[in-house]
Amino acid sequence: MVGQSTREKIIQAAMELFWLKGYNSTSVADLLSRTQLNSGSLYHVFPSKQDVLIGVLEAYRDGIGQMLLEPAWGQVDDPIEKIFALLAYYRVGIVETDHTYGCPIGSLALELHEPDPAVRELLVQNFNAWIGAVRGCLDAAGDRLPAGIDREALAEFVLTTMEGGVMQARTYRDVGYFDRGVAQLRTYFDHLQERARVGA
Amino acid sequence: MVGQSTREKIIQAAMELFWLKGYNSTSVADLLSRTQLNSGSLYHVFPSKQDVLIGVLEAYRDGIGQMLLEPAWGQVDDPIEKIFALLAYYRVGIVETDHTYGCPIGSLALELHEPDPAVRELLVQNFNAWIGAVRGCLDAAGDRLPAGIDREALAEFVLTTMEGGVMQARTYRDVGYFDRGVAQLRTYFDHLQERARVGA
DNA sequence: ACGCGAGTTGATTGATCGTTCAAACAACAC
DNA sequence: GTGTTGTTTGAACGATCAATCAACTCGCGT
Repeated sequence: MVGQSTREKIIQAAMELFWLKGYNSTSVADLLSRTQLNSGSLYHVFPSKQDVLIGVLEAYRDGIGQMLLEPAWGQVDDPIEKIFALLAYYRVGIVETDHTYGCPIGSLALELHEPDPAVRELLVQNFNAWIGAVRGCLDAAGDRLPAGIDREALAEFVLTTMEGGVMQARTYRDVGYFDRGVAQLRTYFDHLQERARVGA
Repeated sequence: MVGQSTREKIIQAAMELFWLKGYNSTSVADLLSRTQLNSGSLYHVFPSKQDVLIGVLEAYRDGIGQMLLEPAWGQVDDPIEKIFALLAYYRVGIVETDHTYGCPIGSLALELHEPDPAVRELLVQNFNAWIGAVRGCLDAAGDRLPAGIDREALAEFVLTTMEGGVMQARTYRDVGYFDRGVAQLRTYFDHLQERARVGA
């Protein structure tokens, strides 16, 4: 981690600060003091604050494997358990942040009310990557799920469960809200697998 | 609607602006120009901008019946259909706002990263009121749902489905994401009702 | 007519916002 | 040593932010 470029330093600081404080509440001055850089250096690399945001969203998109899936999945092999391992990984985030955790992408998606098209497109790409990863698990589950099922929609529903659970856990400062949501999803998955087994 | 008090004017404008632009991105100047008031009048009624937010959250909390439940439920009687009618009402919001709709409470819950205790408490009360309304429907559904089921958790899960669906529909600018989430929830409810019917 | 207090006016404050840019600096080529 | 190119410095800019307050208006009781 030696010889980190100016760009990398800023992206790294911005990922943390946008996550902790949000985009609007993070000032350029915050980024500068965190990175020990001067404003000129930042604006030499990024034309504007929004371009920092774009860099951050690209980093999340490109790093979903290394930053999220690999640590979440460890040595979990079963495709359906991978989905719940992913949710369990978010649970760790909630607990470790004293129940202030917010999904970095979800929070930005709700905070930015009139996002630039480039920003919105990157939010979409981030959601797509997440849904795609879950979708891959569902595909790998093969005939353990009912044949005619809409796997894409089910993957979206897993994202919904995560985002809704994170939002409530944070508002209530209580992981229980996340856990109970995941438990509902588990019941739903059990039902789907049972339906596939009896071939309904 | 004649003789509206200064306080009511501000709350009304703030409800709309916080919803459209978010709390941080709405300036006091925005509120003043919308209400045609001067800053002194606002600060005569509210000690600070945050107190306007508190007033807004109280208005949502106290108005959930008139503003949300009554219009959503119309003449729907069936308790389970009331739940889906509530979700259908949010769908109208999504479509009518050209897919930029965000739940006023959910958006604030994610935007405010270090909320004042009073603000957080009001977010909790708003979620409680919403969950409580759904919970009431589930209770009214009686033995159409499995006996041992955690109705509170199921009500929370309905909120999760709404918030997650709204977030995705807005990000993708596509109601389909909301619709498919609701469809998953419907499948889940069908399963629960079937389980209650056969008495599993 | 007069006084009183609730409510309003709007210019002004100091802080902070994102952004700029002339000047200085560093590394390499010739 | 001299020129060139890419990078960094940090004071400064205008805009905007939430908030203030002395002065003023106006309805009402007496």
